[in-house]
Amino acid sequence: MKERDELDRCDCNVIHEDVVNAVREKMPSEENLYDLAELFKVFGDTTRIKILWALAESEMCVCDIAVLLNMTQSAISHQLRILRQARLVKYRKEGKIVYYSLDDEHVKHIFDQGLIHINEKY
Amino acid sequence: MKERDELDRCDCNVIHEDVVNAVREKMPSEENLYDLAELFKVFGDTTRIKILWALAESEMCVCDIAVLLNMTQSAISHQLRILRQARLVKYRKEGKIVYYSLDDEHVKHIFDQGLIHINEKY
DNA sequence: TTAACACTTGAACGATTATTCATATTTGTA
DNA sequence: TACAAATATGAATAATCGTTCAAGTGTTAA
Repeated sequence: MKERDELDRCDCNVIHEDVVNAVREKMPSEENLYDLAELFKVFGDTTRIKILWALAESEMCVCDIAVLLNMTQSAISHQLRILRQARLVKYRKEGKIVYYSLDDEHVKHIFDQGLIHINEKY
Repeated sequence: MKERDELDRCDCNVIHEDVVNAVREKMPSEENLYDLAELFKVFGDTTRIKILWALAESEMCVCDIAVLLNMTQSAISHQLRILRQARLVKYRKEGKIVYYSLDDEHVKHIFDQGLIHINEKY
């Protein structure tokens, strides 16, 4: 049974079984919730937030970003890989130089929602 | 000098100094960027995402959440503390039982923006 | 007042992660 | 061809983080 399975792990009694069942039915798939957490995890680092914010302002090469943030080029490059994998940034090559920019407008919208929350509370 | 400071850390030459300076002027304060990253960090965990999603559906007590997510009540309680500190959830006590709910509507809006990004790309 | 229950909390452990360092790759140039 | 510049990458290290375990509150009920 489903219920018995859960009681193995949970060290307390079900208090509102009806609520639990109702919520369970409306929960998105495990995969969707995982993807969502993975996306926000990418936003959950100061360096990456700074990079995204900078790219929201202007296309920049790796070296520019490193100078702007006062960090090594290697550190920036590692973070850009993560941002690329999350499809948050895209790049174009021009000779030796690689220019990065935001992949879409979603980044700004996600920022906006985050800022609304931060600024509303004292 | 500002410039010399940065070159100490960055192991490459400034390529587009004008771009760097323009972006630097528009960057929000270090504190704002830090707060934003901290907020998204809270969203960057599957357990917390599940809790928030559940609470978006209905007010629930700690035990209910533990049963729903098939986790120990202690693990849930630890995560609820983080969500409380981020002002994402609030609670009310009724005897022994503590009921948690979303602190405001921002959570749903942040979810929505995240989902838009995930669902648009294949 | 004793016991049971709902929940919280602190310490410990294992896993994940950001940065550094050294090295590799690619491209332009002498 | 050899070299320097811009970027990428793999391994190592230190720090952070989620869960577990054990012990602690606080509340209800016997």
